[in-house]
Amino acid sequence: MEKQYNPKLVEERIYRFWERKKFFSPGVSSSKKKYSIVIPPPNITGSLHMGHALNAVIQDILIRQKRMQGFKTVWVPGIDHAGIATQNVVEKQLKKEGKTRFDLGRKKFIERVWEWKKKSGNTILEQFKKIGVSCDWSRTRFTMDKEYSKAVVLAFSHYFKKGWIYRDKRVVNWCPRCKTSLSDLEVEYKEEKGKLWYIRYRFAEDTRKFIIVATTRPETLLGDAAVAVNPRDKRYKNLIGEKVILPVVEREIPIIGDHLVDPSFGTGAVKVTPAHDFLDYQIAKKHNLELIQIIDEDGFLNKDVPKSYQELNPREAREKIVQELRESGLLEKEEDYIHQVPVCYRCGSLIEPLPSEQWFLRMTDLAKIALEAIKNKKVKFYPQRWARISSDWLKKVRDWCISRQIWWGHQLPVWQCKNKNKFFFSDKKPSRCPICKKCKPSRVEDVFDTWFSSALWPFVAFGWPKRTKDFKEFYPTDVLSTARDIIFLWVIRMIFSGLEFTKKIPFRKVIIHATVLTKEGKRMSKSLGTGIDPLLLIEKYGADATRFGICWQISGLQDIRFDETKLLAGKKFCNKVWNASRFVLMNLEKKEFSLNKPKGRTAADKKILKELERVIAKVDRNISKFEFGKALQEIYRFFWNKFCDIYIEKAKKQIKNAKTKKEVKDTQRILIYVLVNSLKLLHPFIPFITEEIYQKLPLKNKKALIIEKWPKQK
RNA sequence: GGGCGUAUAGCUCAGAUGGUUAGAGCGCUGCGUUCACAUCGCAGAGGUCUCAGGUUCGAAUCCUGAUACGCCCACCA
Repeated sequence: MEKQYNPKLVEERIYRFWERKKFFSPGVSSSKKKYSIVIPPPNITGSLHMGHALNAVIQDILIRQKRMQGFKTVWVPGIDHAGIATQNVVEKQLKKEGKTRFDLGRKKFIERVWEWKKKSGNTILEQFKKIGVSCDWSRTRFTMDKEYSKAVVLAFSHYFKKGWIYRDKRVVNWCPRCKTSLSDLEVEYKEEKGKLWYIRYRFAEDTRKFIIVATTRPETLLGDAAVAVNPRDKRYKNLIGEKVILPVVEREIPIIGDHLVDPSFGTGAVKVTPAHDFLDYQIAKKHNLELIQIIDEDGFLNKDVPKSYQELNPREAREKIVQELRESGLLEKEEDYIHQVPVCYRCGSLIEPLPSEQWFLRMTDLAKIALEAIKNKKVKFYPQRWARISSDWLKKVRDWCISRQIWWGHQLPVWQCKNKNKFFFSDKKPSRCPICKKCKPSRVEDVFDTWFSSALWPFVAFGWPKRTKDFKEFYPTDVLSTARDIIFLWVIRMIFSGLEFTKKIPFRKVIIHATVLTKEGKRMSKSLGTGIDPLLLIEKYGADATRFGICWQISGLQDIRFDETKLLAGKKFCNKVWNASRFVLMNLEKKEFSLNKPKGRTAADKKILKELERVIAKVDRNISKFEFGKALQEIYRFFWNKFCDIYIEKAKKQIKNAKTKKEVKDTQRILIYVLVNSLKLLHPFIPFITEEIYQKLPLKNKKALIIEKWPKQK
């Protein structure tokens, strides 16, 4: 053995050894006890970041421990097609060639995405291997592969038949860059310094009088349908029913009363732009106001505004309109105002709320069953508080807009009769229209929200809708580990999808792990340049040390301010383990040892054996509570302080002063026994080095540490 | 506007059910290399546990309030 541990000489070889021997397959156990996990499928466009690394380590620790405990384990990996994200990547490539997706057309564009997928789609999975995850790669799934797509269609048809799918024209979040609608959860808010403009709307009857409204978006005034006040507002109550003149366009609009108006904001009177604001849309519906769309899907003002405003973007229109108001004396005042502007979570462009025909999934019943499962603890959250937060969200959830106007994804299996303008479901191209029996129906162009397919992941990953052997054996899964930012987007939707389609919860426990922040407490993000690439860390410290360092920092609910010195500690620890093993090896004669528990002759022997018992118990307890940092720290302390510092030093003397050969052998037996058991406890945390050492030890019936028996407490 | 989380050594964090000198890693200081490991060993310095009240024989730990930082949700235009 070398004097120093060198991960570069070990990791790749050991990983290949595990793969070759198929140790990641459930086949290594014939037990009836099952343990399964599905990986949160990373985006196909992604590359490994700290969040992935942390999550991978958590799941790998669990799977490895259960595997050693004799469970029939499987950890299913996969990748998500990530509709918008992927489409954006390929569109950017096209842009370099001076083309847009529309130049290629839908069919060619999708081919192009598949090409891209073929080339770089598996990068992230290869990166996962570098940290040593023991996924069963033979079961890798992709959310767009053939079988998966069938499952998506089936899921949709199920909802469709239940009457939970409907089409509606609503104001939706629209990204003019991606040219698609987004769900509420896909919108992010960015703080922006803006202005609050106070605008005079003159009365039709007496143009010397006016009512003042405050707005942050004066340009939308071109689409105003009313001015609204709170009917309980004494200042304005008696004005309800009056008519005012919309500035610039000189159109007459009514003053209406609605409780949704907050009298304490601005002047208490608001302009109502039904087509470009969610609240206004609601008000307009109640009052039967006209929907005047002034901004188009490409984000520019359309033909329904005065000529001089046509084809401006909203920002330009805003400046122009403020200028015009100022000149005509209709601008009362302007104030600085900091507000949250909505942006697309994929491309960062400003979201433009606008009316659009979209497909929705009714949430009423689905929310109910999910709520029930959480309430009855069929699904348990760790930390617990996420259960309540999830329930609160479900109680208020709105119907899910499941259609997107992009091309990359599962196209809706819905067709339109041209004659009767009706829609129907069909899983293949209909030869004849079932409605009018005449026309050639055309397929709806929209694709599903990516999360619609991800919501089916835990059971489709095992073969659903087919009742495969895997599905019967491994579903429901035991644990789902993920980040908190996709609880609503993904976790909850898996819960109700699982219940709806399989009548079972998809996982018994949900681990919401800490978020990895920079040392300064900032979010790690690629765009801010604050991320740390785990692959570089692996390069620098080795995979085990990286896992050690990450794991050491996981505890309780605390977010992690990433501390690289912990990886250094991990590297040192690996070296310590290496050298302690080297010492033990050097002191053994060339014979085979059994792993039966020795009795121990001296007080030191007995003490270390007892301490080992104790640490086994602690590690078991902490892993079962998902307290991975604590578990690791317990072994660390035992191994370094108790075993190396105290026992090995004692053992040197015991060997030196031994009176008989048996006494020497007794000490050797303790050394190797404690060492092997330590390696077992350490294996889920630092798998490579422990396997490498194990392979060097002279043991009877030796196979591989990864499938060795987990130490049992007495 | 509502909700949640965190505040302990220079840095990153542990400190169930309140109880003797508050711990770890990294860093720092001193000494030590034929004896597994200098990626090491031994010894050591370093904390009014954010602040203010309260409960208690006793509080880092429980209660109330304040402050700071961070996160989530929301139709304040």
